[in-house]
Amino acid sequence: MPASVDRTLAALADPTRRRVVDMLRGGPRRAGELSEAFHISPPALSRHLRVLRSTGLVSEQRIEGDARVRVYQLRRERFGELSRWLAEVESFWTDQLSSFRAHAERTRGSKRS
Amino acid sequence: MPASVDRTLAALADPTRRRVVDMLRGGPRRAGELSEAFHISPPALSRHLRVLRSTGLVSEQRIEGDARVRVYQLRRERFGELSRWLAEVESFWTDQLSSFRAHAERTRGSKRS
DNA sequence: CCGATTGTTCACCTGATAGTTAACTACCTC
DNA sequence: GAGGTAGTTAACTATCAGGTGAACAATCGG
Repeated sequence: MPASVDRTLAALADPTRRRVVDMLRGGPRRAGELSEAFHISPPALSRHLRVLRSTGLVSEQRIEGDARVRVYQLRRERFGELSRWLAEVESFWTDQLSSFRAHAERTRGSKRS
Repeated sequence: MPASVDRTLAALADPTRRRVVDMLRGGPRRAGELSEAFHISPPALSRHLRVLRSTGLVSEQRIEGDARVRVYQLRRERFGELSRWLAEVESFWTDQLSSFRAHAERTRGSKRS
């Protein structure tokens, strides 16, 4: 399991951050929009965004026209890595060898290998 | 986002539990085997297994021949649900409409909708 | 400039959680 | 049934993460 997947799962462990991700699925959002939508204080949200950014799940962008505003959007890479790890786990059921091993373990009683 | 995905991610947030999952990919294991492998006390591991079980990520089985032993193995459902949620998130990049929205948001400057 | 806006960093508090040892339950073995 | 084994529950501790309000930095607008 890649270390980045560990960090990704840790980042997604928090409900607020998951809601941020879900909301960003609708397109980029400003920091303020998010803290408003979740009834959470700006500092709290700012730290969540920091975590998401440092994990690579979102990216921050300044916009033209107002340098105060920061817009966040989803980044693809980490989700892809997590997907691949999940697919590996799920191969437990689809992979012939894994299935065989599992069945063997399941039926051979208490003997250790 | 289904509530069960929330609980799944929370369960996978802990590094020890992720290692348990990775280890169970090799087939069912006894509780003792796991606590030994991770150099963790049996009580600590027992609680992790409890969490994984209550979340539905693993199942417990008694074996024939020795009623003291409990064997744990991965269950499929929660991983599937998580997979589906992830696929939804990733549709952000593959879905035409999402891509369009994202691009529109990205290029329209500071205007709120 | 001066006040309002946007967002972050700081200092602090509180609640949750993972780890430990000790005690308990259930079971096997002799 | 006495002793050992497998595992869980209980009680406690300590660390950590998330929430808040206050102060700060940068920018916009009159």
